[in-house]
Amino acid sequence: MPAAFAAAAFAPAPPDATPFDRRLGEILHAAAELFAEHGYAATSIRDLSRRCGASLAGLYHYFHSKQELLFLVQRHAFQTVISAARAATPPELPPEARLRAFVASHLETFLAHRPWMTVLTHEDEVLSGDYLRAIAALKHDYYQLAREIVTALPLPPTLAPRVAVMSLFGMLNWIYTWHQPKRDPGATALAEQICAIFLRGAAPTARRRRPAQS
Amino acid sequence: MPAAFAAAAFAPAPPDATPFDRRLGEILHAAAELFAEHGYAATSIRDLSRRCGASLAGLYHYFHSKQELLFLVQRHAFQTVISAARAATPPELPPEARLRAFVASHLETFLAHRPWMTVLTHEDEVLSGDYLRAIAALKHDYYQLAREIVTALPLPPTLAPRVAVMSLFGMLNWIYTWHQPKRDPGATALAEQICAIFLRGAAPTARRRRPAQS
DNA sequence: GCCGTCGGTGCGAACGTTCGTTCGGTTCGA
DNA sequence: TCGAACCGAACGAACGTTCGCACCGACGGC
Repeated sequence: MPAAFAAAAFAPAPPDATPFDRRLGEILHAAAELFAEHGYAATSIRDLSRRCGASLAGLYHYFHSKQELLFLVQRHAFQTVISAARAATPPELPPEARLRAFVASHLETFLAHRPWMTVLTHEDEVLSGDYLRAIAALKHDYYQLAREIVTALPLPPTLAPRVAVMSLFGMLNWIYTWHQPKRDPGATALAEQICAIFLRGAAPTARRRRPAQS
Repeated sequence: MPAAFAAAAFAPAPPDATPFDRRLGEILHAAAELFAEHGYAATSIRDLSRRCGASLAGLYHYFHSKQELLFLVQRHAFQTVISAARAATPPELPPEARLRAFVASHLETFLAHRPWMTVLTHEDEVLSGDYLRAIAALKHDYYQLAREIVTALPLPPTLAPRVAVMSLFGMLNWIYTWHQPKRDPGATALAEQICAIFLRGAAPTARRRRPAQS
């Protein structure tokens, strides 16, 4: 019976992985790349079999269906993001430092595992049933962490916390559509600039000008 | 020979439209809804024929191919966004007011024509060839307008203008993934909050603290 | 030490369905 | 009577998935 538990997938693969898990990791990696390039619906299992040098039927020893394949990719991606974020943002950090750590962690993960994170961001809500519920729960976890961090900041009373969190996620999750490694800043510099915008704004009130009547 | 020039599509349809253009508008409207709901690749022409009560073959009197259908939807959507933004942001406005007008225009258009704008945002880069080039040119126009407006602001020297513009677009373009009309603020209030974040930040330096030495 | 078989792995070929698109023809107002 | 609008039926291709079988290293009985 095929896998319900994915193990390795990123980079070098742990040495204690079984051959099955190692091969599954390769397949998920190729699937993440294809889904990121052409989208889930426009990628066929035949494309995947070509990309990983396996036969069509052979692939089905590693997953039950195309939907499960997407689920495994998204679950692994979410688990990576969430565990990195949790490790980077201990609750005892001061609010602003915690926000900066969260943003830095998010960006490092996203830029380091771009195809996976593109699938996570772009193929939202295409799963259904239990798969959808499981991914939605992970998404909720991540959102709750961000909300906890953002609401610890001294938000202006006119700013709805939900709008603040979603705007932050907007800046972060939009990056996969425009970031070019050779042209744009790396994760660290990008995190600083985005935190600067989110915390202080892109045009902080001018040095000594009057409050500029409204 | 079918249309290369779409005319009406939104709301009530201009009274001077030909029956052809009026019907094409209905079809594009239905297509925008379906593409927004299930994605371009997962929507079939048969779905569309069901939704607009036409036969499969009959639809092809209004477009040449599924790709052209997506192109017509995206072009119309982009033209709507761009012309609204241009009208709302005359160059003689002061920089901050111009930015506020741009954001307000963007949000009003996006929330008023949500399925169209979802297709614009989500189905990026799925076209190819001349269709892709034409849409990319419109996107470039819109980006240039935003960049012109943002760079007129007194940006901190450590903030790359490209990052600032893309972060603004991130906040704006992410909204289609989370905004619920019954729960979240409308276009005007949302525009104010997002401008507040983008201009002054979500945690502006406290009221009377010293300028916080650097 | 050898043999038999057994499960994990993999494949070629095919299943039935759905896809985008086209063909040939009908209807009908101008 | 002509052309725009429309449709039923079909085309070939591609889809996700399954069937039946081959290969092969592991392992227990003799």
